[in-house]
Amino acid sequence: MNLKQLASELGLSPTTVSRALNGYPEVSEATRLRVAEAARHYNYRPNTQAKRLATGRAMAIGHIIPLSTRHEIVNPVFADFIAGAGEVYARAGYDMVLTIVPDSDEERAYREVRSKGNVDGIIVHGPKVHDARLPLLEELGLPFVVHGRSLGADPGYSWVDVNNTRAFERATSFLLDLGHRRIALVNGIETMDFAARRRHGFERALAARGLSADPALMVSGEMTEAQGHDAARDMLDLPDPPTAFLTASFLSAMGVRRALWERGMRMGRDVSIVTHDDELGYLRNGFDEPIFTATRSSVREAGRRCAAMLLRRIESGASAPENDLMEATLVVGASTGPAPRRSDMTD
Amino acid sequence: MNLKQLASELGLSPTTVSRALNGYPEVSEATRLRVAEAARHYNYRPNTQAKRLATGRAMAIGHIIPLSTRHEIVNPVFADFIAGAGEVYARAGYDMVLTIVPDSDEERAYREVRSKGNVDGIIVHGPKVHDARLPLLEELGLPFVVHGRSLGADPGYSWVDVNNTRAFERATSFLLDLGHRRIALVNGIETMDFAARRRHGFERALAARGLSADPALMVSGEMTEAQGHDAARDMLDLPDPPTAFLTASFLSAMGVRRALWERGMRMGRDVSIVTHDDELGYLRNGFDEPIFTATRSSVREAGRRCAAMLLRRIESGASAPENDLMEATLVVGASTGPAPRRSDMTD
DNA sequence: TGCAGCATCCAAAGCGCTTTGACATCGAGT
DNA sequence: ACTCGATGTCAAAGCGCTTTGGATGCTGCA
Repeated sequence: MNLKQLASELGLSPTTVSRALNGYPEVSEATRLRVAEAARHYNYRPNTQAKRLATGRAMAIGHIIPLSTRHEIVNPVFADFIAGAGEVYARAGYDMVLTIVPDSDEERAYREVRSKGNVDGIIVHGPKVHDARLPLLEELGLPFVVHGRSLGADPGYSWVDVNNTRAFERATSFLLDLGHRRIALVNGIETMDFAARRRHGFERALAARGLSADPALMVSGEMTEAQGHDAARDMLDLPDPPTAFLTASFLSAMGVRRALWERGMRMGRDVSIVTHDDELGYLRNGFDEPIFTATRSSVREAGRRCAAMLLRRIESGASAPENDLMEATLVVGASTGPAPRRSDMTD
Repeated sequence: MNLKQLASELGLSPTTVSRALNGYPEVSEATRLRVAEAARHYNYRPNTQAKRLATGRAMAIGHIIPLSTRHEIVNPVFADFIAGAGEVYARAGYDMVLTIVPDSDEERAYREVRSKGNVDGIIVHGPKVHDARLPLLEELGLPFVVHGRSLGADPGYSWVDVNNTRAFERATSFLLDLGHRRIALVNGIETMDFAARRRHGFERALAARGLSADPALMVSGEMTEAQGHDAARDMLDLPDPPTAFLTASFLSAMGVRRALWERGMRMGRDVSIVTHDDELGYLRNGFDEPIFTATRSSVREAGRRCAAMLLRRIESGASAPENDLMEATLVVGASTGPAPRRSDMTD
């Protein structure tokens, strides 16, 4: 059933039917109702392609997911982010089109998306420090919103981000307040903007107390359980081991916990852990009481906000950049406690 | 730059240019080269919407992701699956459009996708036992391939699935061979087809040795770390606790491991664990030696195969269903060992 | 009564592509 | 010399919608 058929069925012109369905004023309320009724009855749905061609609007948002050719890892936060964004698109009648792109030919992918014209805007995932995609997108003139930011990039773009610097600064201060002085940072890959900021926050909090970060207590890498485990295992073997760990993800924190167990140490007493928690559906940080003390920020909510911001910009034609800085909350769980005094260690 | 402009630039008709670019035979090799050259030079890219309208093909595949309203969990295997499918689509020039649908109005979503006509086919995710979507899709006449199967559904559909029954049957036999008799099953939600089959495999292996499953040793639920932990904690408190666990995911297995640690038991000696491993990028089961003995099957590969099968069917117009049953491999890691004899428990 | 003004509706022209059917041109076959 | 089949090209008709620019009939007011 297409528009022409529906129209002839109703004894009306396609023009009128189209207008009735799209809420234009130049159609009487009576016929509008009649049309709506018939549309429902015949289960009429305008053909998307035709609509798109006629209006010039794709009614779709692109998500370009970089797939690192070196790491061979799909970012696990991705699924939750998409779920959040998807909600918003569904309500607004937009489609979500995904493109998985090996980071080797990202530029080609963006240019192609642009010239094929099958999306009205895109969400940029996983921005790096000095990310080359931002100037490219600016040049292409396609509306976009970045999930995250890019240190060193011209700041004239729109983004939604967690205040990573502040989150890790607060987490570090929290540990310092508990008396910890040897604090390890198990970070994400520091070419990624979020990881770089977290490190800044960490170092800033230390500096504020006249301390400086010990390079032996900082690692940067893929945020997996194995990473957390291996890092903790090595660091705990140092002559002057850390009494606390700051990790970038729930999985890393679980890895650190395993390393503690392996040497019979108790989390929260012998060694403290604070992690960042993206509140992923399948990686809940406990229920009543959090397992880990954490800086918490919902990645799904970030997805919603990114999507909403992009749609707003597209529909209003806005050009002035918009920003949304989400503060993480610091929730205290069972993984932190006062730094053990030397004497505690031996009793 | 659109087709008409390009054509006039070349002094040719749109017809000829279109044919040249799409590899039709009725155009001389000379002009074909000339056109290709000009297209490259002007960076011409045919407008997707127009092409779609003209050809009646959307050049896009839909993925409808059910979002359980009760569990509020996005299936974590999803990201890897998508990455695999995305590879295939990219090579074939198809888009991937995602729709996240609360399971409350799935039917509406499928009908809408059908009548909007913005995809040429869809991939069905997370089939349940007696899944109502399959007859619906059959009725709608939209090509589809299921990732998984549906027990009790009319078998005339196409699917790609892991042999879950066989995998869990083998894993159970493996534990039985090691002398284990009290084996626990920490399963996924058993309304999901894959979980139902795994349970069948488990029970079948026991039955083959004249044993039967103890209901107290079987749980079914969301496959999270907490689930594994809580199940193991409770079961190990039973008067006749299990000596081995069979879990449905890497995360569940990690939870079981935590419960072991908490009571000072050693994995692989006091209690054995076998898990299913979907080979997710961010949940690697060790590197040189697997952490857990596991039935292993790549979900990303499944994504590739689903996508390839669907494209093949769409382009060939095939109607006879196609199936692909992937066998999981049983890899032995450090989490399994012979069942402790009673005396072992006390020395 | 005549006419401006409004409320409704419609015909037709796109949107940018593919594809059908026709039309030149030319060399080969008779 | 004439026909015929390739070969290469094009004009024009869609695909299913939106949107512009009228038409038509009716109301209200001078």
